This record gives sequence, C-alpha cells and structure tokens, in this order.
Amino acid sequence: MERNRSVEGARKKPSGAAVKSAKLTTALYRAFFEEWAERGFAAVSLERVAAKAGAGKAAIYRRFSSRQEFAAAAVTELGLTIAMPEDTGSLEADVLAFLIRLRAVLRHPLIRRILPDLHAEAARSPEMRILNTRVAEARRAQAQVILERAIKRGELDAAVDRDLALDLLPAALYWRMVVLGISPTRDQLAAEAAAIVAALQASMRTS
Amino acid sequence: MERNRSVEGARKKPSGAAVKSAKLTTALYRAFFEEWAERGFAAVSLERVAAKAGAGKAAIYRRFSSRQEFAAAAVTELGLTIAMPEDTGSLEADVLAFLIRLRAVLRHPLIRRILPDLHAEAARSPEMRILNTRVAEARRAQAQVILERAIKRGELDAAVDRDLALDLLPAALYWRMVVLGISPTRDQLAAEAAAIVAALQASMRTS
DNA sequence: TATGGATGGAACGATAACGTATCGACGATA
DNA sequence: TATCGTCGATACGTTATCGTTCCATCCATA
Repeated sequence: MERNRSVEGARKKPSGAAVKSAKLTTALYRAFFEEWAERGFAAVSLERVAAKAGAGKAAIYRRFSSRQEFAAAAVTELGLTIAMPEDTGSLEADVLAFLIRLRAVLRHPLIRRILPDLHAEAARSPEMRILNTRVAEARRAQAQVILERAIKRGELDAAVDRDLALDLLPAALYWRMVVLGISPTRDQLAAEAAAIVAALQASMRTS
Repeated sequence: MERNRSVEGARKKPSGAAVKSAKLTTALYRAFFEEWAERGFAAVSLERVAAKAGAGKAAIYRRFSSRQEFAAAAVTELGLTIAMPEDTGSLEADVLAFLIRLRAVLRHPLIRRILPDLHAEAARSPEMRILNTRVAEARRAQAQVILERAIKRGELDAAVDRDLALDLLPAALYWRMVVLGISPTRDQLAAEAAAIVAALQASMRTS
C-alpha cells in the first residue's frame, strides 16, 4: 500500500486521519517535469508547478522542505521506469534492440529536454550529480547484461574493455538525438549497431 | 534614429568620436559565460553579468536589443576558437589527436557546463537551435578532414557511411565527459581511438 | 582644446516568484 | 457522528530582475 509520504511520516496519528494523496504527489511530479522541460531546471517555478497540477502551493511545501528535495524525489521516481533487455540470440541483434529502446526513450520530448539539463546541473551541484549518477547506473546495468551475454556466447572476449564498451553502446545515439536533435531511422540504427559491434570486438585489453 | 548596434561599427562618425570599447564587449561575453556556467542559461541575470564585467546595464542594452541577441553574439564569438587538426600520417593517430583536443576543450569547466545547457535550450527555442547547429557544424568540419585524409590514404573505403562516422568520432568522449562527468586518461583515449577506427572501417555502406 | 558619444552608476515602476500563513471545505477514520 | 489533517485558494511582505531613463564623467578625435 501507499505509505504516508510525509516528510515527518513516522509520527503517530492520534485519530481521524487524512493522508496525503499519492495521486496528487505523482501529479506534482508530472507537472514538475513538464515545467522543467519547458523552461529549464533553473527557471522552474513552484507556483506554476502547483497550478499545472491543479494544486495549491501548500501541497508542495507540505511534502518537501526545499526545491532540491522536490527535484530529487521527482527524478528518483523517474529513474524507476527501466526494463531489462530481452535476449535476441546475437550480440548485434541485442545491440540493435538496445538502440531501438533507447531511441524510443530519447524521442520523448520531455526526456530529450530534461536529460541535457540534468547533465548541466550535475556539473553545478553535488545533489544533482548524485541523481545523474543514479540514472546513469540504471542505464549501465542494461548494457552490462548485453555484454555478459555476448561473452558467454563467445562473441566477445572476456578481456573486453568493459568501461569503454559500456560507453560505446549508448554514446553515438545519444549524440545524434540529444546533441544534434536528429532521430535516426531504423536502417541507420542497424548500421550503428554493426559499427558498435565492430568497435566492441576490437576493444580488447591489449596492454 | 538609426542606432549603431554593431560592435566594431566603423561607420562615419561626424566628429568627436567615442567608440564602443571592444574590450568591454569581450568582458561582457566572458561574464555572460561565467554566469551561464554558474547558474544555467535560464537563470542568467543581465544585472549580474554587467556587475561581473564591471559595467552598467546600459552598456549591454546599448549593444544588444535583447537577451537572445546577446546570447547569440556570445556563442558565435565562442565558436570561432576552433583549429584544424594536423595530419599525423595515420587514421588512428589522427583520431587520437582529435580526441585529445576534444578532451582539452571539454575539460574546461565553463564549456562542460554550458554545452549541455545549450543542447537543452536548442530543444526549446529555434534561435538556440540555430546556434547549436552552428557550433556542431564547426566540429563536424574537423572530423570531415580526418575522414577525407584517411580515404586518400586508403585506410577507409570511399563508401564509408559519413554521417555515422562523423558522429562516432566525438560521441563516446562526449558521453564520458559531459554525461558521466569523467575525464579519461590518455591510455583510455588511445583505446577509444582504436575502437573508433575499427567501427569506422566496419561502417561501409553495404546495402 | 572643444566636441560628442560611450561609460558606470543609480533610480524608476512593473512583474514574478519566493516561503509563510490562514481560511472553509472535504473526507477518512475512530 | 465527531474528529482532525489534507485540500484548493488566497493574501501577505520580501526579494530579484526586468527594460528604461537620466546624469556626470571620461576620452578619442577633429
């Protein structure tokens, strides 16, 4: 069940309860992301967030003690939406499936705007850096699964440079979509997958 | 009244001249970037920019008619600082040299904070998208030179997928430095260069 | 030396968002 | 049914920035 999300949630309620609505909390998160995408993190106005969620400002300040805490809670909530990739039987097909899923994520207009903002903020404040790291590690876990499967199949040497490999998988697509603002076709993704596989197979730890 | 908005503005001055100081203009640019890096684009205050440059707000509004125009001029000024890569004699060495130069750029604390902000803003406003495209094309021209040299040397087939290749060159390093906030060692750059070369050589248009 | 435009600085009224406080209404619990 | 915390809403004083205007000063030219 949904627990009391209150900041001071551990207190006992003498009687006659009125629990903070979880629906309202998620509505606040959603409104926060929309404001973020539209205006940029630094320009998020909590008044507009509340208005967009159809709520009063008090509903925000009852839940979070600061803007940072609000942002952290919202991003954490966002990071939970990650599914593990299915096994397609070959490294290149796995990579292509990964790219297709990543493209779907990066096509989302909110995400495409929020992600670079998150990275910029990560360079500014330690709190946002923690959030950014958390999101990055969730992504990284997916790539890790693909690598391990390929090693078990014998498509990759166990001595593959894992750090480099984990970065190679999403980098080119992120560059195209977020930096350049281009959404590749499926054929382009296939070519990208082939190139990535070649890079992975070449990146053994040789020294 | 026809106002001279240009920085250098070598117009006919009737007499007794007092030219807008180029020193002050560049000081305003510098202050703008520092504010941008520190607070984020959306939160740049022209009052703080002027104060940081040791100037009055009027000095800004005398030069630029709007915040957008100011930002555009500053970014354009920034984009001019790009040098063409020297010919090292081999593709892999060229790529490594390219990565080392890119690392030097992305190591700059201002640039590492401003770039993702610029990409986020590019998804929000057409004006910033134009600026972002301009910066991207300058970078792209460098990579193009490297590719053409490799083709002439015979290290790459002329049928190489140029779009993909141009994206592969900077993508992984950008991902590591801007998205993850990590600065790779020279050895890691060398491994990355080798992997990129393998990807390039595999990315022929085969269809 | 005289001229005239640029300069830093200050003030202006107008917005906008801040964080807090208070209100009656609502509804879940006891 | 009585209770009591959350709800939307509104108002408050404060702070920050906006874009504009004015002014005394500076300084490169003519």
